[in-house]
Amino acid sequence: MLSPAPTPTLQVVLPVPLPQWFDYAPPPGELPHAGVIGRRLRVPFGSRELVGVVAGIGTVADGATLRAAVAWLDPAPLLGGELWSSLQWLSRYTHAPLGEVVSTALPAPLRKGEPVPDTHRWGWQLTPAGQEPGVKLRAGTRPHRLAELLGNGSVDEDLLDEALYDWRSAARALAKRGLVERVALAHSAALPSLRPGPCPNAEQADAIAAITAGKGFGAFLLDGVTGSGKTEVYLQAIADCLARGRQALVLVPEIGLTPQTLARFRSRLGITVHELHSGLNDNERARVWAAAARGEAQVVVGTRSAVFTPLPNAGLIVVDEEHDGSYKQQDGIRYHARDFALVRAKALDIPVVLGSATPSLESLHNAHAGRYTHLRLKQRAGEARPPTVRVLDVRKRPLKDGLSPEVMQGIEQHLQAGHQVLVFKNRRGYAPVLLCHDCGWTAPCKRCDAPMTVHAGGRRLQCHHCGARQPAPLACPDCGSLALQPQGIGTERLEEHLVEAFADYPVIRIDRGTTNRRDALESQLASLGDRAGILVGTQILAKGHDLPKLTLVVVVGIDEGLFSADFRASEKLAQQLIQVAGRAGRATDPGEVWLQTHHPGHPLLETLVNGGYHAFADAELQQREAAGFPPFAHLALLRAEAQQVEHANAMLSGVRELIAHDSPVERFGPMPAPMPRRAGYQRTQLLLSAPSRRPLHALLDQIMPQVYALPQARKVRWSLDVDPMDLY
DNA sequence: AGCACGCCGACT
DNA sequence: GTCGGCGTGCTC
Repeated sequence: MLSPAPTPTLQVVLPVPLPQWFDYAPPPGELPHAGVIGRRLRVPFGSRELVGVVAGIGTVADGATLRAAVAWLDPAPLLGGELWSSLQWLSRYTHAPLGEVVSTALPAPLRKGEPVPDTHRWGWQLTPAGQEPGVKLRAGTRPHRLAELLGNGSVDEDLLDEALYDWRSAARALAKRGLVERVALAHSAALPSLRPGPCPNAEQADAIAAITAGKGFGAFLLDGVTGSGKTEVYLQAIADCLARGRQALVLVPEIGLTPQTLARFRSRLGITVHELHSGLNDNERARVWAAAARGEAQVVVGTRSAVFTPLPNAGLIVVDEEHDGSYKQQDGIRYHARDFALVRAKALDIPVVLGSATPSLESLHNAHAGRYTHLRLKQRAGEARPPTVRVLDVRKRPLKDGLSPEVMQGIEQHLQAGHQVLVFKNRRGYAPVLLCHDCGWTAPCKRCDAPMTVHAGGRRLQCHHCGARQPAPLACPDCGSLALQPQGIGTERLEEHLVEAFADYPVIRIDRGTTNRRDALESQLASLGDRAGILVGTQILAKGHDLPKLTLVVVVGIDEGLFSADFRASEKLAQQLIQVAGRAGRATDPGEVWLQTHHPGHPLLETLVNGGYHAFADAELQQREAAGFPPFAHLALLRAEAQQVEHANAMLSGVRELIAHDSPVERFGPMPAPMPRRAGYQRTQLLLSAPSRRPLHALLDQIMPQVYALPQARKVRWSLDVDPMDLY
């Protein structure tokens, strides 16, 4: 018998939560060859059509049953080289299907099958009519200045942004008169016109030398106190990278990408700095992606997802504020951008710099173990000196809306001296609970196991977990009493109190409630300017902007954070305290930090205040080791949620049964999540823990295919989180 | 994840 | 008599 000739097939990964590829016959009229790997194509999938990526070539004995791909979308591979292999690594590490990893890595238009966009830049130039000597524009007006700027030929829009405020309306007006026009500019490999920065101090110089001296891969933990000039180190390392003709990628936390920082990068590096952040629309993101893929974008600065930027000519990766929680994606593919940056740098054989004033315990541990080169910057650059810290014991002190008389006095003194004060409280809203003074009832969220937060001065209730809103009840639903009182302190309540107490000074509240739009923070801070005044807010205030007039930081009510069950709570609290303290006294005026607490003797506070962040970190690392928590253990958390708990538990029990009884991986659960009900869903979890990565991943490799196939999985929403940040 | 197929309640 | 509820099964 003749067996049928083997048919070549395309192994295609698709954006579906299935841990496999799908085999297709090539589109009509083409035979597959190795050059198709990484190309996108459109394929039939059930009754619909999807965009997939070829991950391999295979053969199948009987070609009759294969469906054929519809058409190629790329003439050449969209994904290849280091990015492609790193994405495959990420898929293996997170145990997420490659198709889903690819789809989170690609900008939306490319994911949907759009062609790779053009990346030429736009500029403006004078039309022949505009060059006529007779053209009269009133001197000093914006149109006149614009025409002047364009006098020597076309100018890039980015440069116009920097040179002339609101040039666009001027350009529109002139275009209407036929004097100027928009033109596509050819890409020129613009040589950076580096502008020299301040002379680095000895510590900075050593750090720069270490980063730029190395050949190939090297991981550097740039561990520098606030104001020690980490950015200057980044800039010089990037400048060195550009001088070698290579690309640099800079990752920043979600709220860390300030126009101030960007302007500093642009002016120092003298080239276009491409930014990637949540404020960009899909097409703009795709353009930056394409510009990087073509090697045109020389510096890309972006938040978490920028870690997927293709870098065909990479020279350096910087992860600023590497401890920041926003680098970990909390839904979908749960990747950690900092960790993935490390993997990419290794694969690209380039240096990676992790910078922070408060490094994560993981990174410190890696530095201690010699896996990272530890670069310390212990001195504040320039004239700035470290703030003095004072712990205020408020036990038995009369508090008014959470503020002690001493604090009020202190605020007044700093205001009278013409300075600014920051009041930090990590709780937005008016008060965290609404309490019935007669029977003890507290307003709960109907869909979550959490109290509702009081907002709008006590008139509204809001759930910070599911977003539910309702008017506050007038009487207690349980006992009918009218004695309902907001209990506890939030930023709104502090604001109200401070506005009343310091009526002559501006009080500006900044938290996620007031600062949703991009640049809102910017304009709010601008409205304060250099005037004496008060900023009230949550941790959104802890970083970014330089506030030279700020001399007093008051931290109110950190006590909740001292006793949290989450194993990372202490670390987060210590980082927050240090970060917010770093806001004080960045210029010549000395800064003060006051911590108002009912637990002045708490070991965390004592260690932090007396020994600083590193003393805290050493102590905390010892505790983590004793308790068997990361970085001394490696965790994976399976979460399941369903309308009925039984379904969630059945799923996780099913997973647990897949694990051999003598497995070296410890399992805890299924057990209820710390918040067992959220947005109407019952949530349970199964925690896996092992002293090293290898057995944990070996186990996951073995069970995950079966987990996907578990019949109980159908009734629940489930996810796997490798290296979870919180056990929530 | 979608989407179709498939068997049971209130409606033109 | 049908429109449509969402249970379960499948996608090369």
